[in-house]
Amino acid sequence: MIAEVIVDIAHSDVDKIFDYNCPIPEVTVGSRVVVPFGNTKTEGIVINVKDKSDFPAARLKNVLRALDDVPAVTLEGIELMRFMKAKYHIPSAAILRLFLPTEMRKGKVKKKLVTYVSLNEDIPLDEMLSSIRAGADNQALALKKLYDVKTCKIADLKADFSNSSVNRLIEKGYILTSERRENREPYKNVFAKKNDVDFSPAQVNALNSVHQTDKTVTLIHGVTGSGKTVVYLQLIKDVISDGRSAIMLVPEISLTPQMLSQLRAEFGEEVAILHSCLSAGERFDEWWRLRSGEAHIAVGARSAVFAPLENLGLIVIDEEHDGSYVSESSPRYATFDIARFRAEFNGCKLVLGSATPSVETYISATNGEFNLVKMPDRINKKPLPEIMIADMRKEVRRGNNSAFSSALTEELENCVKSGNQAIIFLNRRGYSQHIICRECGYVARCDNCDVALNYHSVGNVLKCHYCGATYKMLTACPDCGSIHINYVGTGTQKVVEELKKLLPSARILRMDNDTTQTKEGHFKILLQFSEHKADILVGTQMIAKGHDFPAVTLVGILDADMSLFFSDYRSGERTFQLITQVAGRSGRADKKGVVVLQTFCPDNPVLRYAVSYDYEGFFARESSLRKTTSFPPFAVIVRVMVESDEETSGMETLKEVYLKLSDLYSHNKTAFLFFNKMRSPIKRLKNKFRYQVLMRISSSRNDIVDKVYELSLPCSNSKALVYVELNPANLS
DNA sequence: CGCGCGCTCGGG
DNA sequence: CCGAGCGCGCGA
Repeated sequence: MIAEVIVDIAHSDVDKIFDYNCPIPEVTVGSRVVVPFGNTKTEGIVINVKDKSDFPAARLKNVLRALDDVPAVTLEGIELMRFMKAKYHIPSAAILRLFLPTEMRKGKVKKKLVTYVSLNEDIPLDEMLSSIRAGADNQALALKKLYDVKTCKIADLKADFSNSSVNRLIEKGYILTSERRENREPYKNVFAKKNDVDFSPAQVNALNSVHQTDKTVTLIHGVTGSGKTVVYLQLIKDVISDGRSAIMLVPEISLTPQMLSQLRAEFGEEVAILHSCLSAGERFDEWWRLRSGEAHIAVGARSAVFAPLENLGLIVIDEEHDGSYVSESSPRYATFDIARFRAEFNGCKLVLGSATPSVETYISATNGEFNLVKMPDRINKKPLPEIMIADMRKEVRRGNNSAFSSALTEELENCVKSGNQAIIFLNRRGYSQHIICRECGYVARCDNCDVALNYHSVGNVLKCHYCGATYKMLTACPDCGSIHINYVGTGTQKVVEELKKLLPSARILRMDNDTTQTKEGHFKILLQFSEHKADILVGTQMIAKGHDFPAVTLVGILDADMSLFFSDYRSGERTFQLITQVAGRSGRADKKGVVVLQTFCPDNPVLRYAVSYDYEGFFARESSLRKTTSFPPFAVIVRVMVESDEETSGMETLKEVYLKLSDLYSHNKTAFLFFNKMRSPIKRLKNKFRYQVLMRISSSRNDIVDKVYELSLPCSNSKALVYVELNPANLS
């Protein structure tokens, strides 16, 4: 038998199929094997078996051994690898690595063995007890305990009766040890909490719609609190009772114990968690529980879309719009693409859920490509919290230079006085460097692209990240003449200090990257807040999603504009999503909620739509904007990056790339909406020189995008790295 | 990716 | 003439 093997070396030079002679009959498609490679051994995955090789038989080497009893990669996985290779041009080995827990490679983690102890039954208990010398009470007690419980973990026995006593008994041969395999259980302490299931008409409608549609993808567009989770749970229940399996994806940060406890309550041991928070061993065990068919439901963030489940019946992507579903660094992939492939491969449904779907998704949902279900009302018919706009221009004119408007100050006082809680949200997405007039709200924009310009302190200029145009830094606002045109938002720490002065008696918690270095830091702060050990929580992005604080009646959004003018074609969408999401934290239980949104541009249409919760209105405007300006999904933004340690070799490689792409461009001018080479907006990042060729290509010309990959990637060399990004999240 | 081959350069 | 250094291509 001949095995086609992909060796576990993620490098384009060895990104090919190697034939090996395979004397091991157990080896099949998907098996992990060890093979001789060059003058070393390496791990690899068998992607095909056949009778005969085109390669000279004399030069074929043998597969040395198989690494697992069961093929680690499924047949579907192999097909998915081919799909991803064609779509993303990633080396096969890099794709296969996504399918396996990293711990599995080079045998880093083993199945966990736990040592158990039991009495030696060949010796009567009395004899053992009488032979123990007087005073060694622990030994006697340990024997009696073991006589009662028959067997227990050695660690427990040692904890109760001291290490040395137990060791002594083992030496004497009175107690025997044995090893058992055991699964590590993450989130063991998450208690099962069963919810009453009482479907609302909207939920019943959503369930029926998913079941009845002949389309693969369904978008559930439901406002926060409309009860989407209950729908997901029921859908999962349906496929499980049908003997199939399911994947439930949640955004990176919102994998809260809340969602887990609901799944655990419903499905118990059927659920496996795949998440970066888990220890290596836990992840390894959870992965095997899925692969072996012990568990049928995978829950996790982005990478859980690769869960090794067979016979998939459903994939759910909750909070579909969330940025964490797109991988930003190599290997770059979009979770949705993978999920859709798997759904089609398995003939099952893919359900997307969001209160604020991404524009791309909603276009597909309204043009008939996806099935669309709306859940427009909150489950308890409670109104969404009222959003008030605080015009910061007026505050500045009035001489208020603090971070808090008078409206927010007043609401904060009321809120704390009445014993409720408040959240202060700082909008810090990356750091936007736009120029805004603090008196009239004017924002500097590019003449060609209509996106906000970015301020660059080097050279004191304004730059457009989409076309590279450079403008002189303004000294005064061209609209109103004010000189207050540079605006930098305040940090969490400064906000906390101001708050303390404003409300000396309030208990304040801060949550940002500084205060949450550890993974539990997150939960600790959120737990403290939910137990009402503080009145006000101040934080950035990370407090925006997925947490339910019933006592919160006020949300303050400082600098709502910060994300509005981020140099990204999605900045409007991101801002709308953020505001909706943060506002949803207010008034979740029986108390009415209020939101105060502070901005220098109260007339901005995105903000206006957000305060009235008008997604449809926002969408109509945004999608027509994308169409007229040729931004995704009507075009694809392609950026070829060249990164190098040295300036000259970077330049040389850029020239080489540019030459090849120019040729492609000149022969296919109609497919290109924009084409230019330039220095990357941030010339040096992490000590690398960066250059780029930026393009916008008509979305119907995937063939051209493929050509860009094919022409650019081979330009990579030892001095300079070349990679391609599609619709990059930021252009710095 | 990691190795070895072979070419080249420099020192003696 | 020989040894060290690096670039290139191979690996089944």
